[in-house]
Amino acid sequence: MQEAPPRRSNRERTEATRAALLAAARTLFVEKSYAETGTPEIVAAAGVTRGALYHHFADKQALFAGVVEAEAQAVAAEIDAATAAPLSTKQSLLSGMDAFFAAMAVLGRTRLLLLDGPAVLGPKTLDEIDQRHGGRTLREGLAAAIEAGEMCPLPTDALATQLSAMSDRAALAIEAGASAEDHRTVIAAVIESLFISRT
Amino acid sequence: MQEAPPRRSNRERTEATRAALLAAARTLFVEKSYAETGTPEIVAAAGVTRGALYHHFADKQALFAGVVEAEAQAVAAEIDAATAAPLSTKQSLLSGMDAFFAAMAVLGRTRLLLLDGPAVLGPKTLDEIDQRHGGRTLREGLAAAIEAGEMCPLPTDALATQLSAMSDRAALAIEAGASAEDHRTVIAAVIESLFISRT
DNA sequence: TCTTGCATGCATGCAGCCTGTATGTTATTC
DNA sequence: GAATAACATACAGGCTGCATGCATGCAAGA
Repeated sequence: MQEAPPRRSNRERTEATRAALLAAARTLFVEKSYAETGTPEIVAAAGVTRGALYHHFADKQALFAGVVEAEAQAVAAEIDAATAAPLSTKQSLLSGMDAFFAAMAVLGRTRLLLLDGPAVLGPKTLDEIDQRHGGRTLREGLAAAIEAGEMCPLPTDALATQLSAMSDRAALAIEAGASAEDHRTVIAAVIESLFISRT
Repeated sequence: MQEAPPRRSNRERTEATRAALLAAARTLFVEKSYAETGTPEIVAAAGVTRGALYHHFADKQALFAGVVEAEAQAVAAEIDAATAAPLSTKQSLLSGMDAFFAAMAVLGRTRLLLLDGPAVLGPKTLDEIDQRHGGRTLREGLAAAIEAGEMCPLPTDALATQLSAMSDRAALAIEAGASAEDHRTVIAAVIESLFISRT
């Protein structure tokens, strides 16, 4: 009984090992952290050797970037799904925020995207990753709302950055045990106050 | 001509080496990063040996914690100075924000306090450090303002956390080249809107 | 279709570096 | 002068990145 050689094509092999490495790395980077996870441990969990790792990724940091990129894409997809329905700008913002909180509640996402991500890859790179996956949506929505006169005229880029910052910190605080409802209330109040009150 | 042995007391020696280590470490942690700075490099810059380092600090992370603590204290002191004058709550918030931006403009503070700090020490530890150095001021001010009926009644802790998050992200964005004025405008608008408008 | 040359995927071993500790030595302090 | 603190040095273990070597898949021509 010899193990039948799987006879996989090169494409299949590459895809399989890359996926195994990304999955194993994600698990370990979350359980411990980027710094405290060694490549020997990762490849052991993935069932490959370090040679395979360094064949597919330039270095440990590139592997981490792959993990972060996938995670950012998943979060963006959940938000897009929640804001796809034709809602008012305000409702869209609130729905997007809730979807963001739900997405960030997945184990490890705060560490990957909000702690280790910025420190390891730099805020610049991480911003680019975010922008690549529908991070534009927020800014464009705000710009449209301001253009339409629904919102106070404020610098769009700064406003988008600040709303994003609030959501990020709320996700961290919630994971640390803070009241999700309280943070939702505060952010909702800020959003509410930015819209021009039609008296 | 022999170098006269300085005949320093133990207290002086300890203080001098600790200061030299903290200063050298700060410089290098800022130029490069925590992860990419090795202890051999630090002790060389400080003019001591690794033995001295591990005598005064439990490990590299403890040394980093010392650097961060000093930096947080310096920032808190600048903010306290700016908000010492008896101002209205709103004016105090705005002055504190400006003082925070000015303090965070010092080279390396964003990296130490906002990037490497949370990743290396954990957000929990960093929060404790912040709270230890007048981080309470903000929350207490907000609570008083709400109590006095000047501000919308919102969860105090969450509100303080969110205002802090906005300031932090603004500091990062400004260092990355964003318009300081735009971010100041946005945060000021949010603060303004939180106060009950006396019509 | 077969085979032959090449590229791709991967395994292994090595060199260099870094961290933390243990042990030894010198300078203070009591 | 004994004990303790401050430091120096040496060592063990581990990790990263690379270079080399091998085997398999692939492509092109006879």
